[in-house]
Amino acid sequence: MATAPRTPRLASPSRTDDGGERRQYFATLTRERPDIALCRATTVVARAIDEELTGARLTVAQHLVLKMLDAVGACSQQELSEQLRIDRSVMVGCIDGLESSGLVVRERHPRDRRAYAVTMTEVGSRALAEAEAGIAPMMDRVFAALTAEERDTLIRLTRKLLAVQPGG
Amino acid sequence: MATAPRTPRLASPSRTDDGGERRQYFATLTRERPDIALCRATTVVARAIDEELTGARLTVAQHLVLKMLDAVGACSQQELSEQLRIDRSVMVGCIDGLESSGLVVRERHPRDRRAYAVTMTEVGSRALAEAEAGIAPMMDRVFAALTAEERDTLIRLTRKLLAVQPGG
DNA sequence: TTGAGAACGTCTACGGAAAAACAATCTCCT
DNA sequence: AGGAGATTGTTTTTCCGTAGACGTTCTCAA
Repeated sequence: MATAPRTPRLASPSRTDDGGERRQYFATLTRERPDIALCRATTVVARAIDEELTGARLTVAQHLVLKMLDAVGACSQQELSEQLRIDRSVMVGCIDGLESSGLVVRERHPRDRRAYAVTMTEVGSRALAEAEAGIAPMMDRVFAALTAEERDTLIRLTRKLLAVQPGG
Repeated sequence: MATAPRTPRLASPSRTDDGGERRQYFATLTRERPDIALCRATTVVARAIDEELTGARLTVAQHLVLKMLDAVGACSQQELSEQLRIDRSVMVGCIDGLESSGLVVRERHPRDRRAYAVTMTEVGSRALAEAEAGIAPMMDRVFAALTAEERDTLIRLTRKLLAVQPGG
């Protein structure tokens, strides 16, 4: 799959000599374009996490929902959407899955009949504890290229980028 | 659009007191989950760039293609795909757009009739120069939350994450 | 009390990226 | 020379996230 190409592909028919830059241009690009580096790094991380999650019963979004419910108590879907940065329309299916698995229930809010009070069940609480136990090792694998200090730095910088948004 | 909510939404019907954590949970989350922080930061950056590019004649991908052609000379679509981390099937439409605008031409490779030799035209060269002039100011605006040094650090860390991939 | 406007949850439509399938062509091995 | 397998570009399909519209319900003001 990741085999190195056996032969040089294209002998620069229209410009100067090749010089090896051709097959390492990505390095040049990411050196001067932080946006591209950030975007591509996210793709790599997301792909690695998806791979780690093959066969898992919880998606990343569902895990985050349980995590937030555990931290702050029952929430409306709106609150979950805002804090987890997941669109409302996506949150619907996310909660659907959790509810059909019995990990949460949609109770009606006593004072606002528009909103639900998404509440974690005992089953959900146990599922969260189980999933949570696997997170730290997974992060260690996914971010293995970074030292603990570098990981903290990355968190600090990304949070700084996020702080420009309201509620960041 | 980004108006602050006027009233507390849900008075924690099933757990302990609220305590303000409810409306700032995102900060807590990103503090311990580098993957989420990275992913959400990318979304913010991508959105900011999309906003900057309203009315632009070049997409980000098309700009990168021109940039690479300028740096290394004529390329096959495969080479562009690999180095820019853009899927082959996406590259097709990307080059289609550039070609219909006259910025590149698809010449046949002399020794491999499967591949094209995507070549930048004079018009493309001028379009690249024009677009390139706007990049630095745009990056300054998009990454305004970071100092130049922090930006370099971010690049270094993301490149380290990317280095685990072949060809990174 | 009544009406205008906003918020919540839901559904649908659109667009962009990844995966799979395909024809044409190339490479390598015998 | 010939045939199996890989590679290039393309099309098609699928999936995910976003945006928009909608009904219900709430809030606020008259």
